[in-house]
Amino acid sequence: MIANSQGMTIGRAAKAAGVPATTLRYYEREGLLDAPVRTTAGYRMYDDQAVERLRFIRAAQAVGFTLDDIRTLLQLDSHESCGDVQKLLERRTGEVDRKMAELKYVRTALGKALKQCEKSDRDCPILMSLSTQSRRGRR
Amino acid sequence: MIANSQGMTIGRAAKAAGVPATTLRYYEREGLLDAPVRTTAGYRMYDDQAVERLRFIRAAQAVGFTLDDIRTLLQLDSHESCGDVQKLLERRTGEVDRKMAELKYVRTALGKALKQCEKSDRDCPILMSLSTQSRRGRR
DNA sequence: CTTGACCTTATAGTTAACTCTAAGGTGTAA
DNA sequence: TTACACCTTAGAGTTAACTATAAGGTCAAG
Repeated sequence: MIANSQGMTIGRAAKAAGVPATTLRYYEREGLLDAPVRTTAGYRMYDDQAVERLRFIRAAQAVGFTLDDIRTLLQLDSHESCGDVQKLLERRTGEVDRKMAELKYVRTALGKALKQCEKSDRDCPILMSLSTQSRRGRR
Repeated sequence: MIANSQGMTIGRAAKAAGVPATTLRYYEREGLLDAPVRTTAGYRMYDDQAVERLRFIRAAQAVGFTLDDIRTLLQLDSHESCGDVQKLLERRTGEVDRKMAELKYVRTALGKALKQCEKSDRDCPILMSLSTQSRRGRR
């Protein structure tokens, strides 16, 4: 091999980012992760930057971005089409704000239900409070 | 028909909740929505409560609950297994809190990137700021 | 009394994001 | 030098949550 002065194998990188190794290969195929350097034996070797990117992908994903969105973001070149990036981000920022509101609502509903449940000790009111409260949101 | 003193057809209920009508049938099949009363012609007739429930399903879903989770919640009987409901909700509340933190992080990252982008006018720094920032979160 | 927008069913197809399988090569520790 | 945990590929399979298709019945308007 090339000596581990140049990064980690797929398994270690995967562990560092908290995802399965198979997902790294999948992301590479899908154009979300650059093809990394290889050892002479053909092993992929990742650096810390790749792990950062992986973490960003997962965070963005956890928040409702599709891999397709993320690919678009990451593929855009910095010095061209800044306007496109801006437009995408503006749209997405709005979505994130809406999602945040949803989240607050559900969080509150769950918290309330839980508190009532703790005192009542029987005749759990959770189902009732869940099916009674509503909202305007959608996706 | 039975006169609309007893609710709305699937199309109206769907519009009221902001989902396709096909989704109501799907949710019924999947046990998320009770089978509604039918007109003599066989049309499903929904009341406001059904629309409320639909909205709750969508809000919960937008926030990361699977239909399977939601079904479990909604199927549990109020006066039995309050403990089970509590456990599920406690787990989920934790998840919602974590998700909220992710959301704040991504929101901030996007907001910052956007602001820089607005002033710089060329050499858009969004890609850089996105791929540089990282976090501990996962799902 | 027909048009057109609704409703019904059963069943098949789609999409995103993995996840697994088979068949094999690599590297290090005992 | 032989286990054993790792790595490789191509390609097939899975899961959730819809979404579409076909073939037909219903109802208010004109």
